[in-house]
Order: sequence, then C-alpha cells, then structure tokens
Amino acid sequence: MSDQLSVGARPHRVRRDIPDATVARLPLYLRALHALAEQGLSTVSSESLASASGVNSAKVRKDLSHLGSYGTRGVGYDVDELVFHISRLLGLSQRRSVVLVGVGNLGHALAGYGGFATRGFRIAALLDADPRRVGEELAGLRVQHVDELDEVVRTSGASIGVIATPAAVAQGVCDRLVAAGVTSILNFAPTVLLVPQGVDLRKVDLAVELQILSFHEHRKAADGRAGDVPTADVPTADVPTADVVGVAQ
Amino acid sequence: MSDQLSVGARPHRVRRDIPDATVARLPLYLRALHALAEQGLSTVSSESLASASGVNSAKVRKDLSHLGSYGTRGVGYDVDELVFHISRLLGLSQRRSVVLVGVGNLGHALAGYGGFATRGFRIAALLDADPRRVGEELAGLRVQHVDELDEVVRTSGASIGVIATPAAVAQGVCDRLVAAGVTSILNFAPTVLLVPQGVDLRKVDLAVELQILSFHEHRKAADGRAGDVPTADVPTADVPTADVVGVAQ
DNA sequence: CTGACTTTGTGCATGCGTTCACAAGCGCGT
DNA sequence: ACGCGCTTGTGAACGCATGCACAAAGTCAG
Repeated sequence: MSDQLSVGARPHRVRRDIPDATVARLPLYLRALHALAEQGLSTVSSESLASASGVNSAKVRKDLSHLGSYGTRGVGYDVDELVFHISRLLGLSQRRSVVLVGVGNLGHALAGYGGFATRGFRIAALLDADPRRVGEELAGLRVQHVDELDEVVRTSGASIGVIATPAAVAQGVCDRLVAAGVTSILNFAPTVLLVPQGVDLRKVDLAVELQILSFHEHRKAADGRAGDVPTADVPTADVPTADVVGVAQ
Repeated sequence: MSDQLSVGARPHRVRRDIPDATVARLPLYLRALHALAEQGLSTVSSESLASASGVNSAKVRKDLSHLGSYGTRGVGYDVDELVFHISRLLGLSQRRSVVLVGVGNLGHALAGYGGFATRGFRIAALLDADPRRVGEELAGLRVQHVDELDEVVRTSGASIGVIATPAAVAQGVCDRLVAAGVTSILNFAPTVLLVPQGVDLRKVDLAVELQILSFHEHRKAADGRAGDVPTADVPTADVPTADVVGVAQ
C-alpha cells in the first residue's frame, strides 16, 4: 500500500507515528463499529470486528495497538470507547468544513451524498464556473460562482476542498483553493495535480478502478483458455472478503 | 499498496506475473500517454511519462519492464506502442460491458460519466429497485427493474457489475450479480461485501477518503500547536506531485 | 482461590514494493 | 568508425506491511 499523500514524510518523528496503511483502515473500523453499536453490542473482539470490516484479525489488533491499549484480554474492545478514540485520532471530533467545486454529474452526487454529514463533514459551499448552474439550489445550499472561492473559503474556514470539475480546469481550481488556504484536497478529476508542500492530496479516479477490474477479467479469461486448471479455484490465502486499497469500503 | 482483490493468489505461476501495484498504475500511464499523444509526441522518456502521470521515473521503468522491453535506450518509449501494449494487457482491446445497479445520486453520476466510454467500457444496463425510477431515460438507456438483472446480464454478456445502491441492499444485489455470472464487482456502497472465490471485488468509499484527509489535517494542526517547527516545511522525499493509493489519478 | 478458557498485544519472519545506482545499449554528430 | 551523451533495464538494498504464533493478562465458574 502506500501513496496518496504528497505532504512530505516528517523528519522529526511525530509523537504518534501511525502507519499509513493503518490510517487507511481506521475509517473502515469506524464504520463497522457504528454498525455494531446499532446492533446493540457493547464489546467486540478483534475477530468479529475483523469480519465486520473486511480485514483479518491480526491486522485489526496490530492497527488498534497503534492507538493505545484499549482492549481487555479475554473480552475484547469496548465499542463506544473505540469509536471515541478512532474518531479523535482521525480528527472527526471537530466538524470539518468542505468546499466542493464543480457541480456537474459527480458534484451533484457528492453534494447529495449522506455519508459526509454522518461522518462529521459539513459541506460549506458549492461552487461552479458555469453561470447557468449558479443559483441552483442543491442539498440545502445555493451554488455560488467559483470567483467567490476565496471569500467562501475564508469565511467558512474550510480546510478541505473537493474538486469535481473537468480535468482541464482542475489544476487552476486547485491552485485557487490552495491560495485561499485549503490544506487538503480530494481530486475526482482525471488528471495529475501539483500542490505545494504541506498540502495533502488524494485522488479518486472511477475509470481507473474499472480498468483494474478489467485486467483481472482479462487474466481470468486467458487462464481459462490456456491454463490447465479449469474454473474451480485453488485455496485462497484469506477469506473471501473485501480489502482496502487506496479508496475503499 | 496492496489489497483490493479478493480473488486468490494463483498457485501455479501465471505466465506474466504483474505486481498488483504495477497494475494499479498502468491506467495512470495510459491516461498520461493519451494526453501526450494528443500533444503530438511520438516518443516519451520514463522521466516525462513519470511527471505526466504523477509517479517517479524509477517506478515507471520498473513497471514498464514487467510488460516487456518496449523502450529504446537513449530515446525512450514509443507512445503509440506503449498505449497498445498497456491496453492489451489491461484487456481494454475488447469492449467490456458493465451493468450498473442503483440509479440514485451516485448512479446518475456514474451513468453520465464520460470516462467509462472513452476507456472502452460500455454501460449495458441500468437497474434500480425503485419502481418510480424504472423507465427513466438516462445516458441513452432506459432504467430497468432490478428483477431483470439475471436476464440483462446474460443477454448483454456483462462480466462487470457496479453497485451504487444503499448499503442495506448491496449484499443482496452482489449475490444476484454473481449468480447471474458477473465475475468482477465495483462496490460504491459503504459496506463490506462477501463474494465467492474467483470473483474480483474492488470498493470505493468516498467518505473514507475524506476521513483520511481529516487525519492529516488534524495532525498538521496538532503539529502547528505543539511542534517546534512553525509552518514552513521540511525537505520532502519526493516531488510535490500526486501519487496513488488504491484508487486514484 | 484456583484453574480452564478466551482474547489481546507483540516479537519475529516473510514478502512485496520502492528506490538507488549503474552497466548495457542505442543514436547522433563528427 | 568511433566516441559521447542519453535513457533504458535491472540487481541489490532498504523499508513497510502482513501474518504467524505465543506469552501475558484478563474473565468466569465452581
């Protein structure tokens, strides 16, 4: 695993040095824990948390050990306590404001996506360059013109920007966000963005995911034709469950 | 990097054993190469392909070496040739049919996303359980009821399914897709899916990305308060460019 | 209190991925 | 023909992440 952050690895060791791979899984645990809490469970073992979040139990224990010893041997972890500690570590205790630029197809979907609000994110503003979209009401917000970006970021105190524009204008929007003080950017535009040091950048490219699946499809088909083993497959290393990479679950 | 596939690692070595991390980057190269081709370039060095796709040149060379020696020392790689070979390896030479289940906010966005068609994917059908959505025209397709899933998959020959439903029904849809013969699934629902061996599963959770950014925001803020170094940052290992993780660029 | 059982936390080995660094190879100018 | 400069391809070192396996530590029954 491993990339997706462009902020430099800090030289002087940060007090709590959580591995990137672990950080990427913490949201999965959080989601699973919320689900378990709704089922009324008050404690959970690494084993059941593992299957609820689609990883294996060894990983769960090692990950959780990075944030302290909050488990009880022979019993498991206290669900609420774990939710609290993970939320705190992820910085979700404080509600974070997000500015969304680009209200096209994908922007609409993102604006309407409930998962943000429930995870402690507040969409502070919707911006678009198209004058025909400005003024449109969406998810309880009025779409503003992208020229107001600077003011919107400053008044809302947003530190996270989401780019859902066409690729051609993404870098320009990115630069404006950074200039306005945004220090984390989530990019959905299918292009490479350059950001200064100190700014975090993550990207999601929907077409890339399909292409990766296509590769495996292709390989499966080739194996079926040329390989000796027919279709019934061999023992797998881990359970037939999901895992993470980059983006996920 | 690393997870995101649940199909077992094959025992008897596959002829061309391409590392997962490399496979995940090939689509990035492909995108960059298309852009370079449009600029009229016929050859490209690992260095320029690297900066165009947001990775470093050593990685580019090693990745490309996995698919054969298609470069010329002293010159670089032939753009068209590279596009051809990568496309072939990813199985993009043949147009793949995709079935999209769930035509809500996100489903609409996915159906309207141009990036799929241009990458060789064809959306074969749109399905939804909500009778009010059935019949709706969208991206040139009529939304069908999810009960027709089985027939749709068989007649279209789709091998890839995209799930953009609420989490609660995702597993059910997944099971139906698998039963109908789909062997690759891209899951946008924020839940863990179980699939039988031989079926590939990838997942994209938009909220997870934001939470990872939130973690880094939180860490930056904490450093600013407690750390010794003010804000201007330290030398970074690599260029301020994007990188991949799981999903990306 | 004791002993059987459960589950955590972690040291260690292994494997994968990244990065460095350089020899091998190719083109071009002279 | 020949040598200079550029770029690929790769061997090797390193570091991170995963997974195993087990001791430590707790619960619970009697």
